[in-house]
Amino acid sequence: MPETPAAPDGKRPTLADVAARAGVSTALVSIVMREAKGAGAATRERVLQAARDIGYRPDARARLLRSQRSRLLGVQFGLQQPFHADLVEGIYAAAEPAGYQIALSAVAAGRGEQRAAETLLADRCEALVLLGPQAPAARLAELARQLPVVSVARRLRSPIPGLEVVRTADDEGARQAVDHLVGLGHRDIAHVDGGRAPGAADRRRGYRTAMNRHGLGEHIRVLPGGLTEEEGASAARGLLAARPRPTAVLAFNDRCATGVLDVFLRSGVTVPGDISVVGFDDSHLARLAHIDLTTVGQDSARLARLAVGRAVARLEDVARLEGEDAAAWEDVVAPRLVVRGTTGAPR
Amino acid sequence: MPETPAAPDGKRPTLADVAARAGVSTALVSIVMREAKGAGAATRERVLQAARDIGYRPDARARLLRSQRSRLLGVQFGLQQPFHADLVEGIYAAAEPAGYQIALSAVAAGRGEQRAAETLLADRCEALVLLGPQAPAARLAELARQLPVVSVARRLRSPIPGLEVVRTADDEGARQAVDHLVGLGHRDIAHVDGGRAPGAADRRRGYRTAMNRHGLGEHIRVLPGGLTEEEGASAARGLLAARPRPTAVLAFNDRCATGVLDVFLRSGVTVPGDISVVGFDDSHLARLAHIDLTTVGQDSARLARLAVGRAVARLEDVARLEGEDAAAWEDVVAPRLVVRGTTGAPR
DNA sequence: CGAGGGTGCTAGAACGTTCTAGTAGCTGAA
DNA sequence: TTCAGCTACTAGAACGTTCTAGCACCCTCG
Repeated sequence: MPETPAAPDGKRPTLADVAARAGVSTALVSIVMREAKGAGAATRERVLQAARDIGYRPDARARLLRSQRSRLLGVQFGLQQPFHADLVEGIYAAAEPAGYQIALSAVAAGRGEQRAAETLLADRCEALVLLGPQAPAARLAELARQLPVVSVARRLRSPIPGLEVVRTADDEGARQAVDHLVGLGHRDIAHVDGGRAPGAADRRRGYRTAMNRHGLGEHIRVLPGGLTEEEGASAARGLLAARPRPTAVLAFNDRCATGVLDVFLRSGVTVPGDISVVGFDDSHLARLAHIDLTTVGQDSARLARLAVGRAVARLEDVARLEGEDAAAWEDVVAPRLVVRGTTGAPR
Repeated sequence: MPETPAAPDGKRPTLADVAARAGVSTALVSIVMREAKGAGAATRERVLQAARDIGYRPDARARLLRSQRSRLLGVQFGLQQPFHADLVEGIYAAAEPAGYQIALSAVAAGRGEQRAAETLLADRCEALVLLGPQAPAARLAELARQLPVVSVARRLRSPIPGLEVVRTADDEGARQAVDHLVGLGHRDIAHVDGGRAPGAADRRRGYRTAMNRHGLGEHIRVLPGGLTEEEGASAARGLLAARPRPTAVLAFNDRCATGVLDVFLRSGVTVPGDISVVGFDDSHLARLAHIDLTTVGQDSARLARLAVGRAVARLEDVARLEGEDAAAWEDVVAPRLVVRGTTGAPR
């Protein structure tokens, strides 16, 4: 039977309540709760017991209010984006050992990025980690003027003071995919792109460059796509109608590739027999046995770790404020191709 | 060019800074910022201008600390569950007009429900909304003793004081699906279930009851499934091997149904020609043109609205603390069948 | 025996708000 | 004139923590 929370007057118990029960000062209770040094072993135990007895729980807001440092990292993410979920998971894991807490703020239908960032600022976060932000660079610059900001998976043309970037080498990923396909014997390789989505431009460029390098410039074919299954499917329908049909397709991401696959299957086009398909992200989707998608993997755990690392470094290491190494404003993580069952030699 | 945030000493501006600049007291600035009455029009404008000038932004923590009411709703959700994303979206939308803020806490790989709930409590939420909680009833009861708790999409065998439930009538949903299929002429209808997932037991029961009611008891066939594509796929492989093959399948949810569909397509079994498939949830997935899944829709917006409504009612309406209508501890929302392209008459 | 340096603890002032109880000035009625 | 009742405003005390001093004690060393 769990003990009754037992605040005498129905209010939530405070430091003072614990102090009174243990017969010590509030300051000492604070010391014990923070696991700071400066309390004797016996007293420490007595205080902890008292806290347990009355069901005391430190008030995070009051704590943050008082301490100069809030040790709070604000994370803005897209509620409907599975890849962001992976990143957030990694961020939780990375922030904890560094002694930071996470405040989440979602970007959703009726809730834009502006709004999401506002609430994080109001919550007194020390730094912001933005996942795939779509806001204009000027807006990011404005934020970066107020506190350290790390942008994940969104590339920026030029450095912005106070803003750092962590991203995957998207062009390199596209290159790996093309190399793989060419290695299998493919020549007519199409790309279903991601439009204006973060990373799309780089992947497009990487595809083009790689094709040219293999002397396949005349086979370059970019179809407008997007980040959802729907958009992949509609692009795939276009591909089926095209003559000659490509023998391989590189899709913008895994969801897009799934849409492509689905249309192919329904039309009796076998994969990889008739056409090979490559995705991007290595999300859970791709790993499912029945999809078994060859894809370019983004290392979400690594991206998360780097993002948190950068934010923390900016906060802790005051020295950097002066040295500010201009070259080190972005981390570019290498992608790695994961070969599964949707690619093979052309017939 | 946006104005410089311009805190003279590099710290974030406070009420006092605004007050000094506008030549009034901090209390008056507070009044203006809260849009409370008690300030003249001219002064109000002057204060607002001063606030804009120095880039003042109210400190949410300090505000919550002082005011007795925090007007903060804690929401615990599964980071990897798309349906929860829909619910959170609805919750944001419902909380705003009621004048409540949302604090998110994710359940993820290294972060259990216990942990997620702890941080919400520490953040001083006034009430908790738990999305599909898996914690044992005893744990929920313990939470409910401390503050109002609403459980969404998790049914409870018996009422727990302080805990309310908002859920879909899962059994009714399964019934609708079976009725639809029987109406089309199907008799041999299998069910790929969700194991111990929230709602799975009810859907199983609804399926069994409906089959019996149609005199199809001998055709009842429940295959162990789960909430992911993977599990749906593996159940589907089992179905293909079975003799006689069923002419229709009701899957636990849309993801599961997608897995079933995929295996069928790969094996040359046409849908709905050879076999009809029905999902559950009406998630984004089901609506995609190329999947076009007949499914039992859960009204996430409505569930969200009800959950927030209950939480708010508990907080605002003190009278209820006494009247406590025992009959009204749960809201059951009717599902509605959405007929799309994966169901048809059996051959 | 006194100086120096730990420990273990406490009083009281922050932190940035909101809230309570005012005060001052004006208007209008008795 | 006086007083009641408004409106516009302010001083100062909360809120629940952490932080800065500093006190009292016990060692150890010269």
